[in-house]
Amino acid sequence: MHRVRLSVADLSIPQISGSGQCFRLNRIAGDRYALVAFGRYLELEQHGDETDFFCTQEEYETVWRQYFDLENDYACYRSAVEERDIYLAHAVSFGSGIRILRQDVWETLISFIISQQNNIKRIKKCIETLCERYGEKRPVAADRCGGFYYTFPDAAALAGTSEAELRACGLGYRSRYIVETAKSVCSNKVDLEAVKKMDLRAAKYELMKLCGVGEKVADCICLFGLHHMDAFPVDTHIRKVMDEHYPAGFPYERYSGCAGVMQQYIFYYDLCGQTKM
DNA sequence: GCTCAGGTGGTTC
DNA sequence: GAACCACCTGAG
Repeated sequence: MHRVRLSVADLSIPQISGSGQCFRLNRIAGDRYALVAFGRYLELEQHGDETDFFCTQEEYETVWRQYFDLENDYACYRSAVEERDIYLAHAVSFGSGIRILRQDVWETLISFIISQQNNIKRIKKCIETLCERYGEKRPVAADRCGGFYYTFPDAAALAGTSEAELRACGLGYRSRYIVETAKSVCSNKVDLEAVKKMDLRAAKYELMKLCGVGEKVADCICLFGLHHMDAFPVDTHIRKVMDEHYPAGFPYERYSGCAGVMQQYIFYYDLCGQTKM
């Protein structure tokens, strides 16, 4: 079995998995994780600072290196943290293996519509069901564990469903948002290829034309699907931290170019860090 | 039973 | 504009 072994201190699959930016990266056993992205299936293992990618060198270089944003130097982002900001320093130290994934825009869009008023466990289950029913079934290479995986359904597949069908997937009131959004994307009423070329402000405004996409979801799509590193999604966790630790406002200007990375460190720390300050 | 989970859309003033 | 409130669903 092909394997690419990396020794990168600031890459941690468990942390990325726990940071909730990707709902299709899951622990399958012990240190072993499985991911489905861009129609491909990948298994990974984390042992301390070492990460094993179970794929060929070529696949790693053409697909996964970009996906995990390994060309970017995150130590640089972390060193930008102001020393006196004890809370952020702790958050960054706690989640130092987090990276902002370069995910597919369409998948990010639907995933974060589903995420509203929802918990991570159920979000994952909803997406899994959606993929099983409307995605494409593909075999996992025989030299790995075998079995099957499902790709994320494209816009046409979801535009062809109905609100009732999606409700049967357990999506609740979000079903209408998804059908309407799929139709808007399918008909190019909102052109995702064009959105990819826009700057943060324009992309966010364009995405908010879609049904079920408000400011928070639009920011998530900009950060996780368009890699606009200044996007700063404010949800209930971040709102709480802002009130507690940044009553005078978060210093966005200081973190220009990486505010979104700081958001992820804070989010993960608030969600998974034991020592709440 | 009730609240909560990574909000948004619609109505009302 | 800001302040409500309804909205699916399953876990604790």
